[in-house]
Amino acid sequence: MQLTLHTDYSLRVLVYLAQKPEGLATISEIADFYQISRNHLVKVVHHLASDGFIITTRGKHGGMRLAREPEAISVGEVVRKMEPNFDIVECFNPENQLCTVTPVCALKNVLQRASEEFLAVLDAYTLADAIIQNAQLEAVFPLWALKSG
Amino acid sequence: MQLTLHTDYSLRVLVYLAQKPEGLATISEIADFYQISRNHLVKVVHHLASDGFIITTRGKHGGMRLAREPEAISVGEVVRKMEPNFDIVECFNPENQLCTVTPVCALKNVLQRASEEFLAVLDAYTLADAIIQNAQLEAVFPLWALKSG
DNA sequence: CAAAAGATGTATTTTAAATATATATAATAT
DNA sequence: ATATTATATATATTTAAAATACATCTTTTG
Repeated sequence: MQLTLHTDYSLRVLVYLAQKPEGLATISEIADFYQISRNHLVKVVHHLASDGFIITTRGKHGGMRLAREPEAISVGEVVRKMEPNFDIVECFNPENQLCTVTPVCALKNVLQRASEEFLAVLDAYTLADAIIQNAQLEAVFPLWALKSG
Repeated sequence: MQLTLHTDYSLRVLVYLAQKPEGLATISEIADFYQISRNHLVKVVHHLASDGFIITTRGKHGGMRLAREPEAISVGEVVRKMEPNFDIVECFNPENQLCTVTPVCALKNVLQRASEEFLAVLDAYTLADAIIQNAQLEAVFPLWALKSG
């Protein structure tokens, strides 16, 4: 059981933006920082923008910034919007009803409840919660600590 | 987010066995019933047997049966043992530590807790709970209802 | 206008999962 | 004994989704 890299990258972008003092960053900058595919990040950023998590601006001195305060973006909302589906098993997908016992199977309800619990935990945390104290951050983001210190 | 078909099929096999009066079934019989790949089922059955969920016997009048009572097999245990991994995001896999912020990222803990909650829900249900009352089952398994009625 | 940045569509590659094939081994009925 | 029915096991192939790459367009600002 896993989330897609797309969702993973989405969270990384938001975490990066959430604790960067200026709040503005470019795709290339983030791709360099995490050492991940710039091309893939382009799609992720577009998706994040179209779902209202970030605001992008083109042109010189462009880039992206959070559309809301980190305290107002829950991890659950991000995961719900970025994951392609939550079809835990085949019978969850209405277009793919191939299992013979679906009508009387109680497993579906159990799995449904389990995935709701999964998301409920994520709903309880915001981007702000996902960021650790500045002291510890210095080790990873030395330049920013300098700027803000 | 989804489980593999392998896990899905595992649950179906166990549900089938749990509510079949004699308790014995062959791979071909189950593949026919669910209209799924017999070859794939062979692997699933082997996996279920090696993890102690079912007991298989070769030869004439062979087949498989549950190794324990349906009440003693939790859905959570099956999912834990059949899913290849629970690496919700890349940084969960110790062999694949590519994310730069891993050491100070609180997201990992949040996602970890969420997946624990997911499994906790499944732990609370057994195969016996996954089976609905005989009256409703008749519609799906008419022959068995006849046999047992 | 030129440079820097994102927007967007399409194509290719990669990977994990699913499926197929082949052969071996075991059990039992006759 | 041997033929039949069943699972065991390893390997190969196929498929589909996801990830990645590429190319071109649009916007912004110095």
